[in-house]
Amino acid sequence: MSTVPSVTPFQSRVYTLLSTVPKGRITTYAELAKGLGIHSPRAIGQALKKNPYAPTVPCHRVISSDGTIGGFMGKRDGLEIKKKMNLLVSEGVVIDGTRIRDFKTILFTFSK
DNA sequence: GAGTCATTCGTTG
DNA sequence: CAACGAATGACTC
Repeated sequence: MSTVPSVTPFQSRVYTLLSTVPKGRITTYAELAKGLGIHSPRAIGQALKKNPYAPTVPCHRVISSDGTIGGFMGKRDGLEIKKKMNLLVSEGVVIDGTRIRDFKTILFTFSK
């Protein structure tokens, strides 16, 4: 926190929008991208991947449009996503295996 | 249900 | 200025 990570304008934007997601609720990359006005959900992932404010930025509240936690493309962090889903459950989100249960019900959109 | 393909965006040197 | 990489999305069989 005291440090000054290289936070780009876009990152700040994603973190700010993601910050608008209330606890116990989740959002998808597509929704975040849409809320930012872009057509590339990957851009969100890149910004979240850097996540200089990991605990401050609930990147774990961002899931795939399929309702899956998502995680990374590789397979070297299976434990990481597991930790995220555990945190989501702790927030009141119900997860069924590697998938969110009724994620559509708790899905938070940035619809204006 | 599963696998594959395509596009775009941002970052950094 | 250019190139690379990326936590996806969507489509089709």
